[in-house]
Amino acid sequence: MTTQRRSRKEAILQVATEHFARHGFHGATLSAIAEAVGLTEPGLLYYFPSKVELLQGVLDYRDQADKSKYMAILEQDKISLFSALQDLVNVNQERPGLVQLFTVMVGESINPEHPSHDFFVQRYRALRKTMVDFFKTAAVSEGYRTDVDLEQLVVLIIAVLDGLQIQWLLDPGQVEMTTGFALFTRLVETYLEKEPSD
Amino acid sequence: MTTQRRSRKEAILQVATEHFARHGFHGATLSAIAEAVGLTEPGLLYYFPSKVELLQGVLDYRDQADKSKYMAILEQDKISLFSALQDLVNVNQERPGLVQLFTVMVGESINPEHPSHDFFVQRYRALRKTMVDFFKTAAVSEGYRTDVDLEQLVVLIIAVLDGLQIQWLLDPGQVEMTTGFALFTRLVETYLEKEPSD
DNA sequence: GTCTATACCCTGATAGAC
DNA sequence: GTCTATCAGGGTATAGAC
Repeated sequence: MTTQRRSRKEAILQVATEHFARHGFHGATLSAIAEAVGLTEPGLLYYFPSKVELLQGVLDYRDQADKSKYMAILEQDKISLFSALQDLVNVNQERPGLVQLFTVMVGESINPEHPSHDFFVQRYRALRKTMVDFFKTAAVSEGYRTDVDLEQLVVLIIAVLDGLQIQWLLDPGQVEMTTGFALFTRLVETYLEKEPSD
Repeated sequence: MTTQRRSRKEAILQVATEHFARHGFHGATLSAIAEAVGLTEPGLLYYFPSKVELLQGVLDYRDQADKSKYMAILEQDKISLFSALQDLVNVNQERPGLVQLFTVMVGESINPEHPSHDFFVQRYRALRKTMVDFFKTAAVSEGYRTDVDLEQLVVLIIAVLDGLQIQWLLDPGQVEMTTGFALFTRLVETYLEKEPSD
């Protein structure tokens, strides 16, 4: 029964991920999630005592998967700065559900009173810090120009990832993430290879 | 009374803009909007017969303001490609309410069943087309390299704008839009000035 | 663990008086 | 034009049986 309980909770998290990704927090309903997982609503609330705690469960659960993927990329020893960037997009393209969860939820979360507002503020701060640290060492070891504001560059990279995801999710037939990001990578590369002039 | 009716409708649209921008479509409520505008809920529904039609009213109303701003920038005769880009951000920074409305709503609208899904799909398609046309002439007249996929460049520019808005709205104390976009502008400029080599 | 039953509130929307 | 009254429905959450 103990092993059963764990898989039940994970099944709930998986289904809830899809529902929050499609409808956002306010649009999703506990009854629909419960039904999709083969439970009644009070049955669902046995595992997560409230809707907010279910959302937090989903976010934490998915954040783990996301983080470990990012870390795996950034922590490779001999990876170049630009293959790391490209890997980032490839990873995202593999997991459209996860990407959509975060893209949909972050919009709603701009409201400071939203239950996941703080989660996303912290998430972005941590992500920027991780990436700045990575680029700091990579840029030096690869001999790029050193007069670049890495903090701004990282903000920009994340912006490109998020922005491409929006257009791609909204209109998958018209927008492709990898191509757009490849162009961006080239822009960055060209710029970083230039000698610090002015 | 006819003049009164028009200002009433505009007052409703203004208040509704704020509420949809803060809470999204599902999070906002008609009663809260009605109260904020000094009306009861049925009073509000006299002007907009349903919540969906109110949202469409808000979106159309705000889209006008937005479009005319963009057009004013793109249609200046002698403007350079890069001052046009920078103007885009400056305009956005002036109207945080409008920016937040579209940023919050586009997240929710990724769901194809969302009442404003089609609106945003069309909006982005039209925006990309407008910008591609603009860049086509500007790039030639300014003598930049011609081997660039303008469609991809435009996707990228919009992505940067959207992505910067997310980080800025989420954490205004930590992220500044203009600085990040200035860096992006430099990246693009450096790239476009390079001779078509490979 | 999972259910039935239910409380309770809030939602969008309509009917009809004024 | 704007209101009161009201409806049907759905939302989260709890109590308590099994």
